[in-house]
Amino acid sequence: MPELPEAETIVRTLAPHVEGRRVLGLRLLSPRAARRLWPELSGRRIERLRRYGKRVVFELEGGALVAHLGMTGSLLWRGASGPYTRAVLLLEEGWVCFDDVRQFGALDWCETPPGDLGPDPLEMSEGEFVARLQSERASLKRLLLEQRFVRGIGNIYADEILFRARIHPDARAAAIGAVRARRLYRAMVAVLREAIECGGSSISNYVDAEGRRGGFQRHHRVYGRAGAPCPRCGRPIRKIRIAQRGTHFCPACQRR
DNA sequence: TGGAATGTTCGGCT
DNA sequence: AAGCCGAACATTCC
Repeated sequence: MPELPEAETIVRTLAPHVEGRRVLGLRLLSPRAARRLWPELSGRRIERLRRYGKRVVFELEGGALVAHLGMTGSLLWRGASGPYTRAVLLLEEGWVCFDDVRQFGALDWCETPPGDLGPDPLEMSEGEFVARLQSERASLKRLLLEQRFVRGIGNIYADEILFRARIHPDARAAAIGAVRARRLYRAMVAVLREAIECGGSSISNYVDAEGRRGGFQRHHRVYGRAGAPCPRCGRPIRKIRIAQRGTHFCPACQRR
């Protein structure tokens, strides 16, 4: 569910409600929802809400509350408490529900903002991206999913990016050459920007902080379209498995 | 009913 | 010794 465009959309829709407000406390409704012991949050001001890769970061006075949304996590402004509400962040005015059906997500507390992942794909230059690719021998699909290589891309957008770049998902990173490496960079930026414009992709659970679904699933060219005609050449989209993830591509447009 | 699902992590193997 | 694979986590849906 939440890859970079979804996390970005959550931040944009939640930030106006929470930035500048003070925290009253955190109610944990599921023990799995918290990754460690917490300091007292009460009275701390939310200075800024931002995205770090796929994660949503509440920058508080004295530390950061990091939301890992896993596969099905959402952050809902003034959300109604339901069976999948795992935690509630209470503010002076209003609250944020952390809902997560599968419980692969969690909240984390960091004294210093997180900085352990690779560069953000929308902040990285084309030159930096091409240079980083050259030292990697893994497949491009695996590499795009690797958060220490670039932060924020998941299974949907990896497939959509590779289709747009017309590169086979199993191609080896270091072997694709400068022309295709630049095409891959431009496809990555274009797909992510368009997905943000559309408010992300809603496959099943994803909604923004106001509970609204995204629209980019209507623009998916390969993801979830196995057997359907390729929008570029009309031949059927194929689904294979790379790095233990379903991988959708057009065998005609994305040759080895 | 089995398998797959937007993700991450860990142990074991090569 | 890095890098890859499979399993595990929890739940729903087809």
